[in-house]
Order: sequence, then structure tokens, then C-alpha cells
Amino acid sequence: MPAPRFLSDKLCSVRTKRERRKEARPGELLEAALDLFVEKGFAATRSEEVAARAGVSKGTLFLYFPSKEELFKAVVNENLAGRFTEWNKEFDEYEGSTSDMLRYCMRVWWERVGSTKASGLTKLMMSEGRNFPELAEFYRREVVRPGHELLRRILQRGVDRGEFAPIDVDHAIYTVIAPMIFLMLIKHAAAICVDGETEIDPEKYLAIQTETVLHGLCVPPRASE
Amino acid sequence: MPAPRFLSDKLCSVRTKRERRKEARPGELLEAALDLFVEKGFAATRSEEVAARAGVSKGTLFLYFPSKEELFKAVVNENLAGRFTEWNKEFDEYEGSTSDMLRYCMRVWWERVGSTKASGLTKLMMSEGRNFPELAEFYRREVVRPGHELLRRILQRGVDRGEFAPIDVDHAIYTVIAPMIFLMLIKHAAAICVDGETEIDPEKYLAIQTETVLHGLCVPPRASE
Amino acid sequence: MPAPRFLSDKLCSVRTKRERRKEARPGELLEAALDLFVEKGFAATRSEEVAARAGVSKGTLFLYFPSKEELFKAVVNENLAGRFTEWNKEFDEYEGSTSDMLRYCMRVWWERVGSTKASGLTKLMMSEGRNFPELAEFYRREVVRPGHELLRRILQRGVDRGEFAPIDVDHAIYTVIAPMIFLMLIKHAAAICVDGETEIDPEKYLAIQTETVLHGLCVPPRASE
Amino acid sequence: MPAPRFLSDKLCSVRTKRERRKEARPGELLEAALDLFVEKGFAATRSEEVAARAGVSKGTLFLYFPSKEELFKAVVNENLAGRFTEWNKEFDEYEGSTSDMLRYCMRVWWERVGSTKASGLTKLMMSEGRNFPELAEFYRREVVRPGHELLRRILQRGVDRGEFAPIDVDHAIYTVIAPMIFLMLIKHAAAICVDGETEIDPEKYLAIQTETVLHGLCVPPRASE
DNA sequence: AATGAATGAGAGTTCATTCAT
DNA sequence: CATGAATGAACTCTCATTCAT
Repeated sequence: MPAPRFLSDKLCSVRTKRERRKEARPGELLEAALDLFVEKGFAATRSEEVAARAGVSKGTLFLYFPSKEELFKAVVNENLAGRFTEWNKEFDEYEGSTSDMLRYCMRVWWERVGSTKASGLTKLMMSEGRNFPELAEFYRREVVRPGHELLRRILQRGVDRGEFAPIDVDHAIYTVIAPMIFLMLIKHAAAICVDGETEIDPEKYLAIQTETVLHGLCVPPRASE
Repeated sequence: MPAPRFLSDKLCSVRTKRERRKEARPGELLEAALDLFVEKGFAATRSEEVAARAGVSKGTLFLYFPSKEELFKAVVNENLAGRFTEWNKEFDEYEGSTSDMLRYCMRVWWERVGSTKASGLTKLMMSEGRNFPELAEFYRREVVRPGHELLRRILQRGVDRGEFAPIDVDHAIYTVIAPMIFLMLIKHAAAICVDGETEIDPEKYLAIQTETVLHGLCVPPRASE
Repeated sequence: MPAPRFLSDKLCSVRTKRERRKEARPGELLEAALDLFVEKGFAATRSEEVAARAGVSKGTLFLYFPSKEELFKAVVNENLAGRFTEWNKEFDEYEGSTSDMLRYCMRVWWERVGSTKASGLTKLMMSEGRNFPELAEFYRREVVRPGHELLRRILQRGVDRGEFAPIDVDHAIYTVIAPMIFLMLIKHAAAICVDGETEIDPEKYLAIQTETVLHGLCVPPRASE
Repeated sequence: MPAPRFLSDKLCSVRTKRERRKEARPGELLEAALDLFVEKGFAATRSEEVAARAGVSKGTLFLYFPSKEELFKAVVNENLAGRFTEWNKEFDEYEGSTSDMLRYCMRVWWERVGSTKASGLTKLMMSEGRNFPELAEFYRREVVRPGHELLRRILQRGVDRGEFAPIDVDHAIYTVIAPMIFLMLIKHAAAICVDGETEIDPEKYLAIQTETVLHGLCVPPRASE
């Protein structure tokens, strides 16, 4: 047997095909599951179909995730819940005006969530949450609550720094969220579109809504209203 | 057809409860079905439960509606599709400005659809449409298309009469629809609400959005506004 | 339509084949289940097989019993647990000597339980109890405990009336039960019998054991021991 | 066969743990399997669990034993079947009275089998034998038959030497076996015990039963006993 | 017209066994 | 030799739909 040419051959690259597959499996399954959950809903997605799309057999799915519900939670973690720490950090370090911060927030939300398949998970929970109370509770705890927290901190920053009027922050959260939710839902609403394509330009829609919201939030710059 | 023995079976109120119930059956089933479809979704609603809520047996349900899908179609007809002729007529006879017409449209839509259980059917189609292509097609044909037609005629009237700028009417339809859809969806989204209650006031939200839309549609007035 | 000749035609005999079947179903299923549980054990008995032996389809079984475990509990109730009230009453009214009472007890136990398929349920619980804790608990509560109570009362009666020595009744229960359990087990032990038939004569075995037990229990009639 | 490089691989204790483990594997697997089969039954014991308890992987189990059934047979051989040659020899060389021989037999049976985990295998076969006909046949051939043979020879010796009455030996076998089987079964019957502990003292029970059996077997002595 | 007992395809999940590494 | 990822048949339970009554 010839000596490996590089040390790394021994430490990194010497993996069998099987090993590589093994490490890739959870990710492949999560991706397949995300696709199918978003496409068909939680109840209507058959476990075997998820497995098949990931290129494995039914049994293999349950090797990695102990049940369909746990698979769903893992999908939510991977695509939404697990990313809040990063997002929180990003906003902790933000230094501009709070208006810009909110604009930035809406924009990156669209880029990272709204425009991706992950937005389908929100639609899914709105549709099927009532039928799967444990999943709904999980989603509220791991996604809705942290999301609200993040927004609350932004809005509170605006109020604290005198940029925003002393509004009821908890109430204002919904004003900010509303257009996001709308976009997520319309994006996944096949049956509603006569010609298959929604005519709304999400970025433009979001920009307009953002300004509307900011108009309502901001302290009038000089004169009294 | 032999004459009824009594003046009018239809008007005669001296009837056993049983007889009345008999004729009311389909209506009761449709109402029960609407409730349950909206509450749990199409797939998750069990036929037997619909029958039970209507106070009849499983078999009776299938006596009136040959399948769960046909039952759903009947519910959609009863609550949405079948009412467009009446609505169309109403707008044919409208005589005020097109801006007022649109304001009126949004308002009565909220009263007659948005704020009622019927709005849940739209949410339902957005959630499960992909899993039931025949229902989706039916819904598009019988609800979405007529709705778009109605709006298109209103908008075209505005353009034709010089009240609205010569916009792309097909595109503008979505601008008008967007807030309606948003309200319908948020209304049925239990899982998304941390504290159980959305803080949005639908009437106010709709009024503001209506004015925003009109602001974008109207020809800038020559004289003062 | 000719008038029924007897009133009973109307009240009793006017049953369709279907109705008769319907009433017989639970009993047929319980009997099939008893047979199969005793023959193959709880885990190894497939629900569909029970249904098939009762002449119905898989689904029908679950129409009458919500789960395999509940089916098992119903079988235990039907064959063992539900008969203790009757047995207790019988012994409450017994008037002879306690020795005869115990002899009678052993004999009727063999006739009504030991020699019947019901004895297989005890074997089953001993074999599989550990794998189905809920069933084991149910069996202990509904069968073992009442059985012990019944015996305790008999033994206590003997002690109270001076027929038996002042023994530890709770301990003596096991002495009485031991031969019953042995017979139940050997009866269902196919693998242990070389030639297919156990050579033990249960009635004789039980009679001998009973006298042995009584010998140990009874106060020596006259002289001191 | 080439000579081992060291004096004796078998006796040489200077070995790595790994090497020792290697050779101990089958034994460790058999021990783990015995534990689990006795604890949970044959069907309810998962192969993987056996492997895990033996500290090896699932694959390794199937390297040593081609199937779960073969594993079970090996466990039976190790703990019961394989020991009959030794036992037979022991009894061939016995020189005392046949009564003492039988007393000795019962006692050592309790010491070597009844009181050990091996007795669980008998209970297991009685419980699950019908579901695994090949195992049942194996058990009958390798354990039940040799056991009966051994007893038959003892009893025949007693008859031949005039110590026992000229009884039907084949029938008497069951009289001798009965208390052994009873003890084995009661020992593994968790579900049957209300208070968790059976009150029977096995050694005492066995001694009494032995004397009872001998009483029935022995020729009434001419002189005093 | 009305019933509800019966059906059976189909879903999630388990586990003995295989085999590439 | 040893591993453990992968398989797929088998099992329990659900529910839309049928049909004898």
C-alpha cells in the first residue's frame, strides 16, 4: 500500500463512500422532508416518500429520526429555530439608526426566510397547527417566541433612543410581522392563483409596507403633529 | 305532478319536527361541514364527524353527497361560488364613483366573507390545494376567477371613466386582493399567535389598506382633493 | 302486511340477520381472541387473525375494541375478572365446614377455570406480563387480587371458626394456589411434552394436593401433636 | 497444523484485553442472550440488545450465530442440553439406594438448574414453544427427552432392584418432574404476584414433594423403616 | 329515505438480517 | 474479524365508502 501523499489524506479524505453517505444522510433527509412538508403539508407527507426522495428506504428514515413528528421538529430547528442565536447576535452589534435596522431586518428576513422554502413551514403551522398540538407548541416556543423577542428588542431600542414614539411595543410587533406573514402565505398558495403566478413583487411590496410601518412608528422629526 | 294536499307544503308550518329536519338535512350537513373543514382542514375532517354534528348518520351524508370532495364543493358553492351572480348584479347597478365602489366592495367583502367562517375556506384551499388538485381546480374556476372578474370590472370602470390612471388592471387586482387574503389567513392562524390573540383590528387595517391602494390607483386630481 | 300472530314476533323475533350478527359480534370476537391469545400469546397474536377467526375483517375488530390491549382486557373480564362477584356470592352462602369449602373451591375452580381455555390467560400473563406492564397491572388488579381475597376469606373463616390452626393466612394463600398454577401451566406447555400428552390426571393431582394442604391447615382433631 | 509460537496460547495469560475479549465473544454473547431471553422472552428480545449487552455490534452477533433461533439453540446447549452427558455419567456411577439417588437428583437439579437462570429457558419454551416449532422440537429432542431418559433410568433402577413398586415408569416420570416444573414457573411469574414476592421456599417445597413422591414409589418395607 | 356494520387500502413504526467497508 | 448503515416485510390502527336492512 503506497503511503498517502499528504497527511490530510489520512485525517480527512480517507473516508469510504459509505461514511460520507452516513454523514450526509441527516442533511439529505432534512432537505427531502422540508421539500415535502412544504409541498404537501405535514399530515399528507408520507414518511416513505421522504425516505424515497432522500434516496433511502423507509427504515433508514427512522434510523435517524425516531418519528415523523421529531423529523418535523428537526426540520424546523435546521431552518428556523436554530438560527436565532446568530440573528440575535447580528442585531446586538448593529450600530445604525433603528429605522435602518428595521429596514435591514425586513430585507434580510426576506432573503433568508421569506423567499426560501423555510417560509413554507410557517404556512404549514398555520394550516395544520390545530391538528398537531405538540408541534404547534414546539413551533410557538422555538420560532414564534424568539421571533417576537427579536422584534420586540428592535422596537424597544427605537423607543428607548427616542427614534420611535412611545408606542405599545407588543402591539407594534404585529404591525411589523403582518406583511411578512402575508408574503409567506401568498407564496405557497397554489390554489389561489388563476394563472399560476402571483403578480406581487415581494421585495417591492415589503419595501412599501416597511415604510408604511415606519411612518407610523417614527417620532415626527421636527414640528408637532 | 299532483297538487299538494295542503295549500303549500313549503309554507305550511304545521309540520312534525321530523319532516322539517328531513328537508333541512342538506343544509345542516353543509353547515356542519363548513364548521369542521374550517376548523380542522379538509383531509383531517372525518366524514363521520360531519354527519354526527349534523345529527345524522354516516350513511346519510353519502346519500346527499356522493363523496367528501363533492361535499366540499357544495360547501364552497353555498358559501362563496353561488353568490357571485348576486354580487355581480349589485355592482352592475352601482352608480357612485369608482373609488367609493371599491371602498364599498372591500367593506361588504369583509362583512359577508372575511369576517365569516367562509373565509376559512380560502385558507383551507391555500393550505391543502396542492393535495387535492380537483378541488383546487374547482375553487379556482368557481371562486378565484369570478372574484378576479368582479374586481377587474370595477378597476376597468375606473380606468374607462378616467377616475383611475391607465394602469395594468390585471396586476392591480392583486394589490386589492392582498389585504383581504392577509386578513383571512391571520384570522385562522392559531399556531402563530403566542398569546392567542392577534392584535390587528381588521376593519381599521382594511380601511387603511383601501386608502393606500386607492392612492396608488387614482388619477391625481386637477383641483384640490 | 299480515298482522303478526304473536306479540313476541314484534318485540323479539323481528330481527334481521344483520342485527343478530351485530349482537353476536363482540362475543365471537372475544372467543376468537381467547383462542388465539391462549394459543400463541398476546404479542404473537395478530389483530387481523383474531378478526379472521371471528369471520370479519381487520377493521371490524377495531369497531368493537379500540385496541389490541383493550381487546385483551375484555377477554380477561369476560372469562375471569367478571365472574368474581358471582363466585364471592356463592362462597358467602356456603354453609358446610371450611375444609369442605376449600375442597369445593378447588374442584369448581378446576371445572370453571383450570380445565377451560381461560387458564391459558394466566399462563399468558406469567409469560408476557413483563413486556406489557399495563396489562400486567390490569390482571393483578382484576384477577389476582380478587382471587387472593376470595381465598383469604375462606382461610380466615377456617381460622375464625377454629377449624384451621391460627396460621398466617396471607402466606397460606400461596400454598393453596400453587397446585392450581401448576396445573394451568402444564396444561399449556406443548414444548415440554415429548409425546404430546401430559400424563398427569388433573383431578387426581388436585385432590391429592388439596388433602395435603388441608392436612397442613387443620387443627389436629383431638390430642395435641 | 503449525505449532503455536508460544508455549500455549491457551494458557498464556500475557495477553491484551482485546485478544481475550475476542475469544470470549461467543461466551459473552451466550450469557447476554440467556439473560435477555429469560427476562423478556424469545420473540421480545431484540438481537441488537443481546449484542449491546455483550459489548459487541449487531453484525458480530450474526457472525457467530447465523440467526436468532440458532443463538437460542446455542444458549440451550450451553446451559441445559450439553450437560446431560456429564449428569448421565454421574448417575451411572452412583452407588447408594435409589431413594437417595432420587433425593440427590432433585437436590442437584435445583442447585444446577432450578435456582439458576437456566430454569427460565424452560418457562420460555412453555410460553413460546408453539410460536417457534423448530425451537420446540429442538428443545424436546435435546432437553426434554434426555431429561426423561435420565429419570426413567433412575426409576427403572429402583424397580429392577426391588426398591420401588413395579409401577409404570413412564407415568411416574411426570410425578417426579411436576414439582420441578412448578418451581421453575413460579420463579419467573412476576405478573401473578400481588406483593412482588412469592412466599414459597423452594428448597423446603422440593424436599416435601420429594418425600411425597418417594412415599408413593417405594415398596412398603417389610421391617421397620 | 335512513342507518350503521362492514370493508380494506394505506399510514407510521419496528426489527431480524445483510453486506460494503 | 468487526462494524453499523441499510433494508423491507410485518404489525397495529384509521377512515372513506359501500350496502344489506
